[in-house]
Amino acid sequence: MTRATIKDVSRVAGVSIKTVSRVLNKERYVSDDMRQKVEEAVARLNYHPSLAARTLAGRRSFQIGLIHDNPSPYYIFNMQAGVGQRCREANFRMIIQPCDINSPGLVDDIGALIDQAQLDGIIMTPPVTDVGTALAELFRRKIPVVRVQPGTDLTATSAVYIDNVQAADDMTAYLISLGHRRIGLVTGHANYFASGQRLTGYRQALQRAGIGFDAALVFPGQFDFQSGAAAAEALLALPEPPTSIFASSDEMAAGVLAAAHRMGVSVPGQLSVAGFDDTDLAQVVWPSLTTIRQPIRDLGYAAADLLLEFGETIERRQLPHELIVRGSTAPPRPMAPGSSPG
Amino acid sequence: MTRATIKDVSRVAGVSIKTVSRVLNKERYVSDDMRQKVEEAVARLNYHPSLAARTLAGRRSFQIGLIHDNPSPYYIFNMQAGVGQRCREANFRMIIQPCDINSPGLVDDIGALIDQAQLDGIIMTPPVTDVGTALAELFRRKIPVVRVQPGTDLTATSAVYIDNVQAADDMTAYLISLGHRRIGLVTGHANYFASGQRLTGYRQALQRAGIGFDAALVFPGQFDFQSGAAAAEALLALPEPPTSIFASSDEMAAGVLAAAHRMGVSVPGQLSVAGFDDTDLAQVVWPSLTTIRQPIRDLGYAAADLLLEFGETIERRQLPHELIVRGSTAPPRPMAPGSSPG
DNA sequence: TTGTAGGCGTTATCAG
DNA sequence: CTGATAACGCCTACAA
Repeated sequence: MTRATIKDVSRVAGVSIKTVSRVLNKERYVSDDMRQKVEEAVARLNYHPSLAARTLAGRRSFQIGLIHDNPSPYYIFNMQAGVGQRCREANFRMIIQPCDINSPGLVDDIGALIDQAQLDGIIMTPPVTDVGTALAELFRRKIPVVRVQPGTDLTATSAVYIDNVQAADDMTAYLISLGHRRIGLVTGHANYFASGQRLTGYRQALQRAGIGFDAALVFPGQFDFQSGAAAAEALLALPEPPTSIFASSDEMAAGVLAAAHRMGVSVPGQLSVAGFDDTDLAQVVWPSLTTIRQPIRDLGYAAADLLLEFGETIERRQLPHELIVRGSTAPPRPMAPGSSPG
Repeated sequence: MTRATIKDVSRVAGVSIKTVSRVLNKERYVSDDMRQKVEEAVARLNYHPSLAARTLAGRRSFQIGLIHDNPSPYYIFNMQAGVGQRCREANFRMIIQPCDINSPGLVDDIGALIDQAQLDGIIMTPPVTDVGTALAELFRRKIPVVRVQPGTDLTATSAVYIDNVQAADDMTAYLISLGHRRIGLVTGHANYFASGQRLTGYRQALQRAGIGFDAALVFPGQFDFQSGAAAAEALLALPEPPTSIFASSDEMAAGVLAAAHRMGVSVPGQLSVAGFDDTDLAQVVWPSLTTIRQPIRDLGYAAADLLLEFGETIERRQLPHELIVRGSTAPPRPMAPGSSPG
């Protein structure tokens, strides 16, 4: 019992191979009569066309690649879920390719992937999106590319993104509206342009509110729990500690919470903590964390849509973000600007 | 500038196509002289063989499938990382196929995947591992299968697993050694055999310690945060609440922690909480949670090894688990059996 | 140890 | 609208 081929189908249906192919590929110029015969035969034989043969003979492979160098399981999972869903609907296959942006073999790896699998398109997530040599390789091969949240060469490829500057501005403005004047910021990993964008939004909101920027309140993080905790320890040990800390990711926000707890600082009584949800993590484990919700899965949908519908055409799509206030929204007790919490 | 083919390589190297093929496939009977010429040509042309052509002409596709219906990002991420790593080393491609075990199309979807991509093998994770109809389809196609933590038909396919019974026993015994006599258990989702196995281990340890089993202390969960919190609320509201709660997953343990906190029960002063780490989540966000560490990534390595090295041969491999006590290990203050915490 | 012929299952081209 | 036939790039058999 070997697999059914297009030949078997044509025999059973009593038509030529080419006609079967036409039906399969939804080409025009097929009579309903023929179409029906073919469809019956396909169903009866439980026939599935060989992707390998299709790829070899045709111009398309029905496969796209998702290239990432991102250590966050939640990010990757949601990205895959979004892109994968669209691929399934379009009868495409998604090939996952993790990579290492510091590896000297990066460009070769990407080239090999495209060559071997004859990919029809590529989706990239930060920070690979901003590696010039990798981008150059893709351009050389003239393969359609959609980048998620690219930081550089914004007009070079199709892209999907949210407005990080505005999102960080929103959160900062919200904290200011609660009465905060000294707001700490834990920035993200330097590899990610989003980190700088969020810093910009933070400064922007401060300036609009007439609050001076204090570099001492900005602490570098790496997007992970540890660095969030370290940042909070440093910030809370300042002579004039912040009354609120805005972490550029939720894992760091969790670190801030843990450190505050360890140091006996009550949240939100003495300290308000805010995060930036790349990951849906807050929904799962910190249901009370106020956060910017960035719809990673939606970014995946949008990226796949751009790739599958528009192909070579360069297209751009911005998605909305949401400021989500979860759990207690009670502001910390009001305090005079510059005073430290009790 | 079109892609290089094997023909181009043979021309540049000045040898026959077949000789190139031999070198590429590491066959014997090639002189070093030829080999070197070919390798040079390959490098110079930056040649990568077409997977489609290889698959079509040969017997193998160099692709394996990873089939899962599992909502845990951390589990999936680590599984993919493990399997993906091995695939890369062996020059195989990994195709991810999420599925829905309740979908009527499940069997057809799996069949279509195997047919279309001509997969060389399949790795499955729970709970798809235990869907009889899906397994039957795989057997019918005689495709090599490795299952991770299968609950049924244990000898039907290759498999990798940890001893869930022993792991739960270890944790329960540890809690008993701290002085606990009333230990709550939050079980896992009924779809997963591991849930039942962990219950068995729990009962086993109780019995060995001469502690009677109290069904009121066992509460059903779904492996997620919400059900962990709900379980803790119910357990802590008992007339004689437990002094310790063992949750069958770390997400549920987090829920337990959150509920305890909300109810004003101090941890670990009045309540010890333990988890079961399917997900590495504890490492990231609850560095102080005591947990059973289950090496998901290692399970991925082992599963891929079995598939790639042994193929059709049925092979079984058990991996060790670890009881990890993180953060404060101070036992809750000792109390008479049956007494409730202050 | 090396080379030649044929075919894998599909799509593209070009006649009917 | 439908049908022959030649690719597609590689591997398997067989021959030298």
